[in-house]
Amino acid sequence: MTKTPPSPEAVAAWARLMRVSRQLVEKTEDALKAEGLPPLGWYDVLHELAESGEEGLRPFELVDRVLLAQYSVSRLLARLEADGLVEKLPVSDDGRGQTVRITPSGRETRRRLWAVYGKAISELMGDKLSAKELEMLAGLLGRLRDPPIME
Amino acid sequence: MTKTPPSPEAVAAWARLMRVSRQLVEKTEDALKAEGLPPLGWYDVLHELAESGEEGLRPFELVDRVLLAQYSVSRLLARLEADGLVEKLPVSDDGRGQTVRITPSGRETRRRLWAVYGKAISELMGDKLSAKELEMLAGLLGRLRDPPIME
DNA sequence: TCTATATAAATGCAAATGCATTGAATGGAG
DNA sequence: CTCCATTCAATGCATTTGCATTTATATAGA
Repeated sequence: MTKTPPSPEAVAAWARLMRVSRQLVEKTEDALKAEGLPPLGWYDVLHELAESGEEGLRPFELVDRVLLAQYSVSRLLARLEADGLVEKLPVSDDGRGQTVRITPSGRETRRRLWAVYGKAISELMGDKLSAKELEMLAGLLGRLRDPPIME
Repeated sequence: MTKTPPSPEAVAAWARLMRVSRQLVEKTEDALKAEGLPPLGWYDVLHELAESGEEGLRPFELVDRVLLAQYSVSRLLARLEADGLVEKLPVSDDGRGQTVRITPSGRETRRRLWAVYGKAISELMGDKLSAKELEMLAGLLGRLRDPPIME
């Protein structure tokens, strides 16, 4: 248990991290909205589902991957389903569960989201730092992760 | 206008940044909740008001500083006022505006928030990286800021 | 001065979120 | 087999957010 107050360096890095991450998200969301596209959260889910292929994923697997609360995923999937971007299939060996699979329309939406999202990443990160610096940044952030990544 | 897709390094750094920043916020919010304290956003506002001293700040000045929407600040201030943590004073030379000042109770709440918040920063940032690394992290993040900081 | 435009702050309404709980099904202990 | 604790997913309700608009005042222009 840490008793001493945080070092000035820690506070400065924290403040930067908080401010920058919010700025980046906000700008990206703005870019998506400007194109009439759904929010960032939709991309994450569609991405995971696209990666998982035809088998799809169980909602609880999605919860682990996208770092959202169970009820958030439940409702997000309901919206995605209402929009025809995913479909829910009963799963044979577990009557409680379902498998969620991305639809062709979902893949198309993901593609369009990526066109904007990827561009935002290029402009907001890729263009600002060199490859070496980006790796260094990722490395430092990895050490803050839970669990930490020691490269 | 960037046409090419983002580099793998940029995507990796972006993903880390998004994930880590959300984890850190979530853990900090959890710690505050566990102590029965209000959310992080309250700290930011109370902090700015504490810094501004007895003169207080106009709501629109707060909007610039805390990176929130105008209506968010308006409502947050209403809650802070309802809790007696700030007070709103009419401002003589502009009938539209008001000046918001932190109350003694607000200073006390800020202090209690900081006890938990500062501890979180120590544990989640300060303890994970050296001072040199923290400075490097802040430096890299500064280049992503808008406007960028070139140290 | 009178009018138009701009700025400060609040608010109505719809949508999203957080929290706790529920319904449904499973799996293990006895 | 029966019962109970556990897991998967959805939902009711209160709070918060986002968006657009409103109210009120201030400032600039004709």
